[in-house]
Amino acid sequence: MDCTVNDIARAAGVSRSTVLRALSGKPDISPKTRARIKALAAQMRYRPNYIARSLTQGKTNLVGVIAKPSIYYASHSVIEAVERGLRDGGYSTLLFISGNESGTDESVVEQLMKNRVDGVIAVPGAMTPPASYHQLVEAGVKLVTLAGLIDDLAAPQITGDNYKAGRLGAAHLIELGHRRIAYLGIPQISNVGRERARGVRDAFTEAHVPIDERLFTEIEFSETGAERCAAELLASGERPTALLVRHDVAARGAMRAIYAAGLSIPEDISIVGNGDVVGSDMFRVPLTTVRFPARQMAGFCVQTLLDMLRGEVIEPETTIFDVELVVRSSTAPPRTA
Amino acid sequence: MDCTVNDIARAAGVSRSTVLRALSGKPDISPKTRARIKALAAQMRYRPNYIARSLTQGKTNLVGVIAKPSIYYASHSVIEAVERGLRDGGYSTLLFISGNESGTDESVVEQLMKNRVDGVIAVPGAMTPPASYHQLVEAGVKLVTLAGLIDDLAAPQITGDNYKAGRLGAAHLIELGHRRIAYLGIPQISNVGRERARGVRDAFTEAHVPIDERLFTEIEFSETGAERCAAELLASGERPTALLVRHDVAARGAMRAIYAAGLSIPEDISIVGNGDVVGSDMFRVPLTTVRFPARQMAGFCVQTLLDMLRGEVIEPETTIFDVELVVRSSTAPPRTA
DNA sequence: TTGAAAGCGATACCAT
DNA sequence: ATGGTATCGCTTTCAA
Repeated sequence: MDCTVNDIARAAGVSRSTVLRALSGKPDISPKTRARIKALAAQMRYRPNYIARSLTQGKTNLVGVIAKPSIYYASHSVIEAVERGLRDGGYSTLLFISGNESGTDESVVEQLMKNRVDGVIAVPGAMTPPASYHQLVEAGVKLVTLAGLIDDLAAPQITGDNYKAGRLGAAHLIELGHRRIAYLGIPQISNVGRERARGVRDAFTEAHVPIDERLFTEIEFSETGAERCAAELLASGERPTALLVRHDVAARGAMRAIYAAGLSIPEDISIVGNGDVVGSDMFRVPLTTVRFPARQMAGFCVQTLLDMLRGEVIEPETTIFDVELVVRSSTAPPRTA
Repeated sequence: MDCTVNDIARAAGVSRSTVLRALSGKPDISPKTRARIKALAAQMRYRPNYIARSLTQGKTNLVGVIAKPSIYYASHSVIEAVERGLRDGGYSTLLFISGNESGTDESVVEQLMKNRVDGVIAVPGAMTPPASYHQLVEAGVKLVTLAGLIDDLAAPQITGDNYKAGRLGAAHLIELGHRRIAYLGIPQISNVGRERARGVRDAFTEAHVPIDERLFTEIEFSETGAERCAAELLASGERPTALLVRHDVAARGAMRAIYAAGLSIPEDISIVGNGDVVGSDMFRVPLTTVRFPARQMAGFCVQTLLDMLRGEVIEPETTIFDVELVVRSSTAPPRTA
């Protein structure tokens, strides 16, 4: 069905080598034959078989991208930026979306290695088992992580300042006068979750606000998960006056629970998100959130990987991007204050 | 760096063939040698090279997915569903995101063919040039389109009922008493754009509402594009009392323009979206929209492709999924009524 | 039950 | 300037 160099060689009455020279633009060939063969190749609709090429070159020009389901701040717009950057750099994107089901990351990494990808960009989640990623590095696959940190990984890692994010959100609420603040956070088995929580706790401690551990929860990463958790929190005896939510989209889920409970934002309850996702300024109530420079992070991540792929030796350092508080309408002083 | 069958054969003191038989679970091998070789392979961390395998089998187990930038209703959650379905079916996803820049689709298709993908799922946009897709089909690549129609394409196509979508939205506004309705639509060079517009016009005609062609616009597919267009419309002399927008996310952009103009929804102006994207119930004002069953469409699309890949002969028919109006708070009778 | 050899399509190197 | 040949890792077919 497809036409190969052999077909062209036969049709042109020359050897494979000659065809190759003509097509690859190498020297040592007469302009005449080159032109003739090029024309012939175009006419026969020749398309180099990248698979075969990969085999000889030991290089597939494939980069695996392991992303999270839609809700991450490193979600579609990030995938978009990554894909675009990789394509411009001459690579194709082999995409895998790995949720929270256990075993997915392992099998995805396995799949990537069997496909002999040259590099990998991974967005690790709170539940991501580190083992597979260490394995990738050991196998010599160039790896850069984005928006998540895997401990002791010998690879460049790009992330936002999660400590500051936690701190900023909490400090903002405290400053408004809130004392009963619920934290719907990232599980602390992950580095990101720990940093976030640490920032929150530090803000509380410095302001001498006691921490009610019952309000310090960890939620799964889904809009509905946040909705459920918020609903429980609201139904419980002493209702918090503010919610600090791990992510804007999760905050949207929490908003649903708040409205379902007949409460209003920010009059009855304040809410702070994380990520400053596209559209969170147009949420039911414009969301106060912490902005992570997602596109820049994605761009930097791709550039780093492309550099590594180009053979440059990049130190496996963690790059932390600064974050900033974006105050909108979902936060206000508590009723009592 | 990687271990091959040859390495194992050498280490085990047997031939390549034997190793292969052991690993591929074929008969004609003594249980003892099989066990021995399997253990050895595991120990040596053998991973079959899919690239090499593809070359011999003439089958890459790769499916190209051509998607649109983040805003489409066939966006991340759809990519997610598609990737998952393909993975479960034994295929890996080669992702390309093709925006409106001319030439992208062509080069993407070219890229896919060079990578010898077994199949393609394409989400065509209004600007997608049909030629490349016809070429794919001719080259024998299995193709299914999703959420968009390419004329005269010999491939199964999955789409929502765009005629009905246009009709439903327009009829709803007319019923509320609106007469000056602006249409921020999909360009009619595409089938989808034509169908949508036809539905809208039919609704107007049947209700004997005259159509003001100056309000019948075509917008590019972006949130900011919609914002700009809405801003112009609002600044013009006779302001429309309602907006019919091509997509929920574009509607969100339009909302920005409306608020920037100091107007309120739905008191000053009603707005209808399309897609019922996740979160449009939590927009600044919960959005009235037309729901497209995006996940089901994606699932059906993947199943169809997998069937074709399995060798089944599927008729190149267009499957149209039903849509429904979801009335929320962004629409109300006009002020004057 | 096991081994040997040809080939997939492209590349690199050596020979002419 | 052009042709020949080995090779990449695996699969398939045929021979022992």
